[in-house]
Amino acid sequence: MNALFKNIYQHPLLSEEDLKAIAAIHQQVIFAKGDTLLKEGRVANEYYILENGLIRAFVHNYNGDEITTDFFTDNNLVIVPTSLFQRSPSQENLQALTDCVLWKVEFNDFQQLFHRLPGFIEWGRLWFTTQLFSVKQRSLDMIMETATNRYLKLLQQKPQIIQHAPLKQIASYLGVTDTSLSRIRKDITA
Amino acid sequence: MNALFKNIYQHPLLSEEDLKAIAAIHQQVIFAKGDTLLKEGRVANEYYILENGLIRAFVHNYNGDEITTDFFTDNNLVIVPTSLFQRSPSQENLQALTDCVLWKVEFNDFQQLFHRLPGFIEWGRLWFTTQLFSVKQRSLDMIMETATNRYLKLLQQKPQIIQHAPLKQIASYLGVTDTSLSRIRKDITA
DNA sequence: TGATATTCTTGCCATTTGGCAAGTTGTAAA
DNA sequence: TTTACAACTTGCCAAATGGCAAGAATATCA
Repeated sequence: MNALFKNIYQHPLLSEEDLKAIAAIHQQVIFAKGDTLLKEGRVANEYYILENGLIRAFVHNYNGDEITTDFFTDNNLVIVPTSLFQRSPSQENLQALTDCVLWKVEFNDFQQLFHRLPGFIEWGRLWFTTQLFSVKQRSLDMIMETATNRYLKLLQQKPQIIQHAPLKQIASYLGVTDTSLSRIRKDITA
Repeated sequence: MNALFKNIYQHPLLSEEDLKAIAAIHQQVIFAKGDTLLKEGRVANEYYILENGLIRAFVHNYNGDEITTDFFTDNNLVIVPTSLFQRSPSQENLQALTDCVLWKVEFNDFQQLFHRLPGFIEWGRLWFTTQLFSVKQRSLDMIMETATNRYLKLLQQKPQIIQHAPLKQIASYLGVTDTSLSRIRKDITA
């Protein structure tokens, strides 16, 4: 458990003692495959650290179809920042694709500790910076990479997805139809 | 000038006094059309508030072609967060598309004040939250919207772009070729 | 195990977008 | 004003992707 937190909350300004205080606001929770962690329309009041499992975020488009916006794997921070920090209804849903072991952090507990530890603040800013970068990279990939390359990249980064996420969910994440992704897979194997 | 800062640094926890202190770390700078504010490979040591003008961010792809990643207009915060906060070389370039009036903030000045004012910290987190949301929205638009709709949306949000950014730059931002965007424009007018 | 629903693949064809090249328009400097 | 260069448009055809529907494979649950 300590290794998990040390891995996530890495920052030069965070001491051992700080880490202990941070670890103390985490509480283990279990979700079963198919469970919903956050439903659109509700205000998120917590974030999670995913110790083990696979989770996806999705929204609905005009037709009511689901569009997968993110996949979370081991050691990822599972969060809907807009809802948690603006205290506003979430547009995104969080759903467990496998049984999951997570560590939950309540907003109030986080908020208090956050403002007490300058290192925590710095860590948070770096976390946002990293997030921003990777989301921008995703936009860039949509522009610069072919659908096939986007798929290969995703495989490399999160291979677990293949085993647990149905093709349709992966396809919507990559911005192609399930039909196209099926053909892409065929071409790759050939 | 005060109105500009009040508009940008809006947060319930920021008092008049706080705002004065924040305003004090800003210094006016002028850039001429075509000037480079930040060149790829360099470490950003400042961010800007754009009082007046148009700026774009771009990267280079494998072929050396420019891909526009962002447009900044009046009242926008012009920043490359990864470079500024991770103190790492920027992959992005910042270029003035028109003459620009900006207010520069040096990293060190920002950093000191940031940690002194809890309201500033909260403001910063909300700023990141908003950014994350809009960048995610951009990815979603790449998936859910047609090229034509993406163009119409951009027009609505930043109409200044049309007058000052050449078609090729807008096209790469939208993820289409300049040929296609030219046809899209034609279809819209018809 | 058997029945049912979901997931995945594939063929056919339509639509969208790209690539290239020629020509036109617009702009800026000599 | 002339020249040169960049910006934009357009025609022709190729490539990528989508839409639909049928069928095969797989998962799920009583």
